[in-house]
Amino acid sequence: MALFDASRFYRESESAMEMEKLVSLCKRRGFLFQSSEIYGGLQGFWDYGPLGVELKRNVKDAWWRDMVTGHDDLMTPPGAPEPYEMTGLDCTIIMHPQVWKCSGHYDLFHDYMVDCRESKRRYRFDQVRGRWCEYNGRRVFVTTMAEADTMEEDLQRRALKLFKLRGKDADKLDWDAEILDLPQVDKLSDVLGPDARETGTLTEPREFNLMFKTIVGALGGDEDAAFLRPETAQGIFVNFKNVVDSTRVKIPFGIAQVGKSFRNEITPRNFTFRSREFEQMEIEFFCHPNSSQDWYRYWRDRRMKWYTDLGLSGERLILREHDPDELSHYSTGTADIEYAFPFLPPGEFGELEGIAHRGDFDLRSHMEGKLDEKSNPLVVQVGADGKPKWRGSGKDLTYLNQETKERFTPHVIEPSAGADRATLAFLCEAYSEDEAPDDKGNMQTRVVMKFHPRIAPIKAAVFPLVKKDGMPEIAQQIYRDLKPSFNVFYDEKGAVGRRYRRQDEAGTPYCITVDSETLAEQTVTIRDRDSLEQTRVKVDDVADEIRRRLS
RNA sequence: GCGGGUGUAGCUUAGUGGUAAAGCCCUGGCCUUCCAAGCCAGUCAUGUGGGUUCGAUUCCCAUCACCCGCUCCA
Repeated sequence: MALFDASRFYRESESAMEMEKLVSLCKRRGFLFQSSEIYGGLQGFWDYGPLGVELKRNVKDAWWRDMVTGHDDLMTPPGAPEPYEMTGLDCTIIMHPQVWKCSGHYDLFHDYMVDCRESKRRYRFDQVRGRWCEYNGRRVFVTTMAEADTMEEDLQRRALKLFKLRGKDADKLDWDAEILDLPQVDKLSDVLGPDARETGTLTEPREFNLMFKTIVGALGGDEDAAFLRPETAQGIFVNFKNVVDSTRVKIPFGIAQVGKSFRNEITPRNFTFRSREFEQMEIEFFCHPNSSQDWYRYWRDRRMKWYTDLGLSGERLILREHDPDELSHYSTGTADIEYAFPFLPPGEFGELEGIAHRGDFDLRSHMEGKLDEKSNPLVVQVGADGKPKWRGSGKDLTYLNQETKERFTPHVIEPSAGADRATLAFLCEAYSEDEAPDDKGNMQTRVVMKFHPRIAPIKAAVFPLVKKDGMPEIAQQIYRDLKPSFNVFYDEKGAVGRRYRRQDEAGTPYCITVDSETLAEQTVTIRDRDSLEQTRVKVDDVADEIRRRLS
């Protein structure tokens, strides 16, 4: 089954070809498979194969080690305002439904959509706005998706067209003053869709539930509905008090979590880039409001460096700071770390991680009730009855600085990374082809996955040059010596050149080969994946040498 | 969800209303002293479900998946 059939002009493009080859290699070598493939697959779900699981685990382990367990609580890292502590959590996928109401996901992820039968476009029900317009006894609700500054112009133009009038007849149109949202209109048959030429082309609004819904309890009905988490972050916010009370951490500190999240994406596409089940690596960093700007900048740069340190090139990786008008007003900064995936058109980038300054929005929402994102200063969002739309926990999630006796609601910096997206970026970055001579000296194309050694699924392969003269026995002993410390692989089948090539495709950085000199001098060769160079080291020093090169 | 395209072995491709072909890969063996060599043998496929037909991989319908363009993207 063709996993990636780049068609039309995209077939010409080098990057699409590269993507096609990468997808093929991922399946052939066992990095990634379609979920439930023998039943035809399931859209938006992917399985990691034997090599893929090692790769992804290495990515997650590197993140956890670099952000949490390896973090030095006592020092001030470069760029940081002061020392800080890091700790971790592992929360459940299913949480109290109120969590998602206060986080805003419930409202945001329960979109009602209308389709236009004529233009085949789809709109969010609550985002379509317009005005009633009357001409010649006919009353029509004209809608537009245009921005506020061009809205009037667009409405008038489209109304004139509908009524077959010229521009000079504009004053014959009788407009209602009020701008209404589509949900405020009773009859959709009177509505002129934003891209339609006739009225009545919009379908009734249909619910699109972007959170996976499930039932808690065997006999559960709708009142027992629960949701699979669409992000891991909320588990951290609702455990903020638990962590503070149980660990003696002091602000500033961060809580990290790695885990699965689920979003019922309308259009999963681009290999694993947009999956319905995916894994996140998130940090919620809690700090004093006064220093939050400095911490935001620190985390933005720190996270960018993490990717480059693991081998993503500066050319394909960008840090994109959001424009002020893209931000919620309570956020004083958001940056995306983006990668130029080969499946994207030239010049476009896909998000690997977002670093957001979230202010006190999340903690306050879980205390007081869901805040209104549009309010300034932030106030609890109220329903039609004047009561909070979604009640908060009522628990005190503020923080008391014991020394200064200052009590405040911490501000939050949120570096939120996609583990699958990072893994995919590392796969794309690693894929390369070069030329290497075969045993006859003819140049052959060599496919090699140039993973950073830290994330390479297999760290080293051990080969006897030939299957005789006691070489396999020596090689097996080296394999056994290394295996407790590293994921190493033993292979004695076929020509050694073929074994090297297989490891190149798996991205194994080093191959250790036992040859006749091993028998005489107790030395082996270590072959470098990228340079093809071989260096000779003593058998007893192999483990140290591999360890040195991997660190 | 809409429109278009594509589904034959792990991969790349043939082909047919009547036994589905090849190369590479893979597995085993022989041979091999450093980069996909050679020889022998072997495993493995018409996405799924219907319909038409004596017979469907081929024709028709539906469905699923992937790709492209819309749409969506907290």
